[in-house]
Amino acid sequence: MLFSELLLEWFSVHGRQLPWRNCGNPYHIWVSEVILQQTRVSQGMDYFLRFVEQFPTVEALAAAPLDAVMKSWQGLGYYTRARNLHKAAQLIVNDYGGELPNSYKELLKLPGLGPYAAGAVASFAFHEPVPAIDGNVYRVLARVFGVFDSPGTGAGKKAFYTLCSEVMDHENPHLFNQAIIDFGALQCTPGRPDCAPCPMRGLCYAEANGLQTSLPTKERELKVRPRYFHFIMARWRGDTFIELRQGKDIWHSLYQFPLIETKERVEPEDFTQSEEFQELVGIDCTVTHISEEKRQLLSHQELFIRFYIVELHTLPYALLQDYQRVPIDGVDGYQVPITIANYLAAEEAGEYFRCSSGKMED
DNA sequence: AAGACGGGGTA
DNA sequence: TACCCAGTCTT
Repeated sequence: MLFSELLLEWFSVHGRQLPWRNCGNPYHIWVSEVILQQTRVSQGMDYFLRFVEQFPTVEALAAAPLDAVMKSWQGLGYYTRARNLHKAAQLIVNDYGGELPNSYKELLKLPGLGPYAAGAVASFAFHEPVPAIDGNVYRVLARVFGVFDSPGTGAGKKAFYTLCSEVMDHENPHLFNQAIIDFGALQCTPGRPDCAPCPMRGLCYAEANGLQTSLPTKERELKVRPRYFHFIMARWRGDTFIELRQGKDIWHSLYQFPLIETKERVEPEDFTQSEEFQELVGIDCTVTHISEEKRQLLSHQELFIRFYIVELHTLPYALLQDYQRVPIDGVDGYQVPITIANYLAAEEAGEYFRCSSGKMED
C-alpha cells in the first residue's frame, strides 16, 4: 500500500475532530492556523473558541480595536501573530472585498501567513494540492522516508517540500495534510514513538534502522540571554502608572509597570538606592513591598523579575510625563505579559510578597 | 543563515 | 532541566 493510502486509512480511524476542521469557513480555518503556530491544540483551543466568538467574521476582526485583539490573545505568546492577524483582516476587507484569497500564492502575501499556514489554509479551505509542512510533517517524512537533510536549512526545506509534493494525495490534499499532521502529533511523536502498532511498520526507514530518535536531524542549540527586570508599581491616591511597550523587544503592544532593566543581578537594597530608581519615583516616597525574584524562561531569554510597590508622597515628573495614570484595580483590564497578570492575581490574594518595608522577613 | 519572538507540556 | 511544539519575520 502507498504511504498516502496507509495515512488516510489511519486518519479515518484516529483523526481528531476539531471545531475548525471541515467547517467550510475559511476565516475560522485561517484563525486556527495562526493560533496553532508553535502552539499545541490543547493550549490553543479555548483561545480559538473565544476569538471567533468575539470576532465572528473578517469584517468584525478588521473593525475591532487592536487593544481588544491583543487582550483576547493575552497569555498565548508570540504576540506578533495577533497584530498580523488584525492587519491582514483589514487588508482583506480593504483590498480583497472581504473574501479570504483562495490560493496558496495569494495567501502567502498576507502578513503572518508563511509557507506552512498558507499551505494549510489553501488545502483545508480550498482543497488546493499544496504541502502544508510543519514540525510534525518534517518528523514523519524524515523518519518514514529516511531524509537526513535538516529542516533548519534552506536546502532541507526544499527537499521536504519536493518529497511531500510527490507523496501527497493530490485528489484529497485537505485530508492528506490533516492526516500527516495528526499522525505526527499522535502516533509518530517526537520522543519515543509507539512503533509497535504503527501502520507504517515495514515501510518506515527509521523503524527498520532504529533511527527514530535521530530523525529528523536537529540543528544548533540556542543560547539563552539573562535579563534582570525590576517592575515598579508606584501608588498615588489609588492610581498607578503603566506604559505600552513598543519597539522590537519582547511583549510588543502589551502594557507594563514602569520597568528598570539591569545587565546584572541587583539586590533590592542596592536597587532602591540606585540613581535610576530614584530618578523615576523621586526621593519623597516609601518602598512598602519587595517581591521575591520570579524566573521566567523564554526560548532565547531567561528573565529574573522582581516587583516593587512604592507609595508616593509627591508626584514625580518622570512618571507623569512618560506613563499613563490608571486606577490600581483597573490594571487587569489592560493586556499585560503573563508574568504581570500572575502578579496582579497573586497580589490581590496577598500571596506574592514575603518581604516588606525593604526588609526581609525570613 | 541566524536571531527574535511565549508559554506550556513532556521525559 | 532540556527539548519541543499546527512558524514567521527581520537582519
